Amino acid sequence: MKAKKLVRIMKALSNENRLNLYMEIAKCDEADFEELQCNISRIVKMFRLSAPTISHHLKELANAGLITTEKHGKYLTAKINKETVTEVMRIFSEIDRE
Amino acid sequence: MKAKKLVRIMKALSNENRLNLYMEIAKCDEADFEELQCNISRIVKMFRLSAPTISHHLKELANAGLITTEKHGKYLTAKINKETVTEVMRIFSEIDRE
DNA sequence: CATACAATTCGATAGTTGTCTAAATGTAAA
DNA sequence: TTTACATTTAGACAACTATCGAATTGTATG
Repeated sequence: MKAKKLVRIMKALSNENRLNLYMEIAKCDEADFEELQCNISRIVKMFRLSAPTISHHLKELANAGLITTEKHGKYLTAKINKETVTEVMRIFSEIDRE
Repeated sequence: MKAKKLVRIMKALSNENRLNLYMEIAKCDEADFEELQCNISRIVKMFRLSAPTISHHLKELANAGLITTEKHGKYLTAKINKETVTEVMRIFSEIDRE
C-alpha cells in the first residue's frame, strides 16, 4: 500500500467520533440483521452529533476505503471494507516482525 | 485498549511526514547496528524538515506509545515499541473476524 | 399531491496542527 | 573554557478540521 493511502486511513480514524462511528459499524457487521442494525439514522440518534456531521464523517471513512455505503430507499446502511483492514494488518505485522 | 489511546495512535500516524518517520525508525530496527542507523541527526538530514519539526513529531510518536527514545551523549536514538504494534493488530484482527 | 423524514450540501466559525525561525540548553572534544 | 554540533523550547502563523444550523434534495406514504 502507498504511504498516502495509509495516511488517509489513519487520518480517518484519528478523530474520536469518527473512530467510534467506525467501531459501531464494525459491531453491526457482527450482527445477523445488518439492515436493521447498521441503519445510519439509528446511529445519528446514538451519537451526540448532528446529521450533517455524521454524513461528513461517513464520507471520510468511505473515502479512505474503510467502509462502503448503500442506499436502501431513504435509508443509508454502511459496512466495513475488510480488504482495507487486511491491508492495514499486513503493514503492522511487517513492522512487528522487523 | 481504550478508544482515546487508539485515537492518539491513529493521530500520530495521520500525518505523512510523521508516518514516514515512523516507518524509517521501523526500518532501523531491522538493521544490525541500531545505534548507527537510528540516530536522529541522520534522519533530520534525510527528511526535508527542520530539526524542531522532527523533534515535535518524535514527541508525538513517543506520546502515542509508538516509539521509545534514548539519549546517548548528544545523540538521540529511537526504536519501535512493539507492544503497541501488537495491540493495534489485535484491534484490527477483531474487526476482520466480525 | 402534501407531508414527513432521511440524508446531503453549503457556509460559517472556533479550535487544532504542521511548520518555521530564533533562542536556549546539553554535551563532546579541541 | 571555547567551540561546535544535537536537540529542545517558545512563539508565531497559515492551513486544515470538526462541528453546527439552515437550506436543499430524495423518497416513501398518507
